[in-house]
Formats: sequence, structure tokens, C-alpha cells
Amino acid sequence: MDHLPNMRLTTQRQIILEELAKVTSHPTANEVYDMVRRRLPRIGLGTVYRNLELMADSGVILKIEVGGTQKRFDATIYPHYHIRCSACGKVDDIDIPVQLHINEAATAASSYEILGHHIEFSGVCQACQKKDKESAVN
Amino acid sequence: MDHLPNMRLTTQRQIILEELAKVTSHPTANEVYDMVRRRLPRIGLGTVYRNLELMADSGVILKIEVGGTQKRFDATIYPHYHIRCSACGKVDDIDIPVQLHINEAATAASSYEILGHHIEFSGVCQACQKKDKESAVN
DNA sequence: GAAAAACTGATAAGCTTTATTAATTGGCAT
DNA sequence: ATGCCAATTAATAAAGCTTATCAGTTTTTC
Repeated sequence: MDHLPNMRLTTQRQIILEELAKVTSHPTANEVYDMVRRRLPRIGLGTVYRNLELMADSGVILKIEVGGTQKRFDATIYPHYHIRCSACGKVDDIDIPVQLHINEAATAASSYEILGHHIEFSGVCQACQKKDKESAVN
Repeated sequence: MDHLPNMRLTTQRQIILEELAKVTSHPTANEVYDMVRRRLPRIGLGTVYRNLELMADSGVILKIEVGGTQKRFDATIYPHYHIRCSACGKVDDIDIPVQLHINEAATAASSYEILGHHIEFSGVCQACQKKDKESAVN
């Protein structure tokens, strides 16, 4: 949120961003760490955490805090919603129109100063639907 | 989600539910633990976690997984949305109409089997708005 | 009333995230 | 180019939240 005074463009930062931009899954910090480590084997996990957090604060990437215990990150920063598989925990984008009007409804209904909203759908992904059918046969 | 074979109504379970029903905040497991411990000083934290999880699975209470790292619980189980203060992390209910239509939109837009959705607003609560103004004077 | 099942409390273990610190690096002004 | 200094890094420890384990207890069932 704040101004970022002298944010250096380090190798680590560049590669973290590049790797995150490669995928459309919404990796956790640890998953990003695994991806980046293939190119920078000596990078520390703390560096990945720190930079993901910094980049999210500066708006370069998106931090997604949905169901489940872990934070996830996304290089796609335009407003969009997510769906999370209740079976395997996978998170995908879901392409429905952004519901601008509900922020106004929220402003009217609450004493908070509204900053925004996020919608998270829950469902069962195709892979897990298949698994369910198979195990139902037993 | 599953059938719950012989779920006993233990003292611990009753008191956890009673204490949760007393508040409209959305306490974390640890906060529930603190509340319950005033009446059952020897209860274990694991028991609180286990029972909150069980009751959420059986639909008696609601498990809320919003921004922030901790799970929160709510004795109010009718569908409603939440707002989270980005400054202090407090979670409140927000009373706007449930957006039934977006589940259909999601079904059309995705290969997932849609189970439901949740909307989380982010904002600044009144207490934190005051604090902001005070510190802005400095 | 005995056997089976569910549950508890205590504790340990697991996993994610944050903090600490000495060493290194990138950017800027000489 | 060179040197300086703040920002950054890697490594590690520490912290925080949640889940697993298990012996002992309570409840149910027959």
C-alpha cells in the first residue's frame, strides 16, 4: 500500500515474478519456491516469502487468501474471482462479471469504509468429479 | 458432510456451542478456547479444535476461512457474507442480499460442479478509521 | 454389568510464516 | 571506475496455528 522507496530489481525478484507469470495455477509460497529453485538453487525460502509479500503490497502481483491455510499468489492483477475445489484444494480463476454494485450495497449496510470484495466459489473440479464416480462404484 | 454415526452430546461440546452462540464476533479456535476455559478450566485446546471441526462438518456451526491465517467459527448458519478489517483483522457480518444468481453464472463459466460461494468484503472498521485520523495528525 | 465405541486431555509433531543476523549486492555519487 | 551505504540475501531460529497420537475415561449397547 505504501510508497516503495528504493526497491531494487534483484535477480531473485525478477525470477520469482517470471516464474509466477508462467503459470495460471495459484501457487503457494512454497510452490513458487520450488519453481524458482530450479533456476536459482541457492535461493532461500524466506526470500521468496519476503518478495511475494513485497510485490503484493506494491500491486505487482495479487495475494489470494482463500479457504485453506495457505496464502496463494497470482501474477494476474485485474479483478477476477476464484473457485476452489473442496476435494483437492486446487484454485482456478472463474470468469464471471465483476459485481461492482455490491460494494455500494455493502457501504449502505455497514459502518466500515469499504475497500473492495472478493468472491470465492467452492465446487468440485473435473478431476475430482471423476474420482468420486469411480469410488462410488465400489 | 458425511453421516455422523453416534455423535455424543458431551459437556465440552455443549459448552463450546453455547459460548460460540453468545458472541457475534467470529472467534478463532483459540478465542473459543479462552471463552470455554472460564467454565471448563481443564479442557484441552485439541478438544476445542476437534469439536469445532466436527460441528462445522455436521452443519451445526459455520467454519469461515477468510483472509488471514486463522480459521474462524460462527454459530449463525444461515447464508450471509462477511467483512474483514484490513487494519485489525476483525470480522463482522454484513447484511446484504445473498447473490443467488451468481452460482448460475459460475456454473456456466466453469467446468466445476458448483457447491456455493462466499463473499468477503475488505474495509476499515470504525475503530481503525479513528486511529487512522489520529495518527494522520502527527 | 461387560464389551465396544466415542471422547477427552496432555503432549508431541507438522506445517506455514515471520524474525534475526552476518554477509553480500545494487545503485548512486563521486 | 571506485567506494560507499542502504537494501537485500541466505541461513537459521523462532513463532504461530493446526493436526496427530495415545493412554485413560466416559458413554452407549447388548
